[in-house]
Amino acid sequence: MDNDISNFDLNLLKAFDALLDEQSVTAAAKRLNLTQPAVSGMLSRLRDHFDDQLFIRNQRGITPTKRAKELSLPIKQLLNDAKLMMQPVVFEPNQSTAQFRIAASDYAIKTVILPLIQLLRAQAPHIRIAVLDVEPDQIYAQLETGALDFALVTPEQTHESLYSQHLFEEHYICAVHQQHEFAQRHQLTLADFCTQPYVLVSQQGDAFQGIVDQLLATHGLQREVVLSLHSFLVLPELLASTDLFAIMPSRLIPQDAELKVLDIPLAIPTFHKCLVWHAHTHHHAPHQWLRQLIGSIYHDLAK
DNA sequence: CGGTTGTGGCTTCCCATTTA
DNA sequence: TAAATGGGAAGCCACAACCG
Repeated sequence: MDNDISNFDLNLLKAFDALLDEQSVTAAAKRLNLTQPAVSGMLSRLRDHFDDQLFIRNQRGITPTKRAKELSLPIKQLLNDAKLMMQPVVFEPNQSTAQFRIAASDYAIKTVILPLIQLLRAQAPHIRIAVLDVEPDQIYAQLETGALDFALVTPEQTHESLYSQHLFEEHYICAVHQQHEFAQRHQLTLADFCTQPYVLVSQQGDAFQGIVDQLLATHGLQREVVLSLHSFLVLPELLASTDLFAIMPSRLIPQDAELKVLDIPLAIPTFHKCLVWHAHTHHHAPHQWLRQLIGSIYHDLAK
């Protein structure tokens, strides 16, 4: 008996199973879509491997030996398991207890994770989401090692070998408390904007200049930034309770906020948000389902 | 050095025939 | 009547030789 599975043709197990069921080499061959000699040859190899006659020839076909009867159950089980393994994985969101790790900025938490959680509570209440900080230099390694499942980033932060799905394009607006004297005006000049105190959100947290200041400089202008934050979290509340202005992504303005949105007389570039993931999760059913769900948040809104 | 091609050995198949 | 066997064909794979 050869114990080395690397030298064993697993197709022989299918032949064994057919021989056992049909108790005839000819009938087994018909079932396997092979010729009788081919199945006879397979039986010969099975006999060599198991060091047993397995099937004894009789008047009307073949009779399994004691050893063949012992092997029948484990081989049937093995073939059944293999059959199940080959079937496409059916993912049932409402039963799933899957866990996903997503890297997201506080902006992405507000714009993507928040609506995502609302959908998950209705469709997949047992799925768990862990939101982690975005570390742009580490994203590829984190996705490759499985430390992250997804990252919500801008196209500039992704890696060419990662899969990417575009979610939406975002533009900047200027926001101020709705009782501010400027909030009543219809038209504001660039000079008007430069006379106001600003709060700026910067990833560094201690920067008082950003893309807006660079654009103002090209017009020979500058503004006064009196507060620099590293997070958008308290920005709406801050604007509603002070005289500060902020230039911020449009999706961060709450519906019920006491804020006035003003047009900016300055061409600030828009930015894009996308979902990225690694190839090793690309065909994984739960990942596919969650990607489709995240994609639907903005795809459905665009309809 | 890497890619392509030719060759030989091995395995598995089928057809024809023999054997139980 | 059905299984086993012999001979030949086809396909696959490893390896060596060749080429750019």
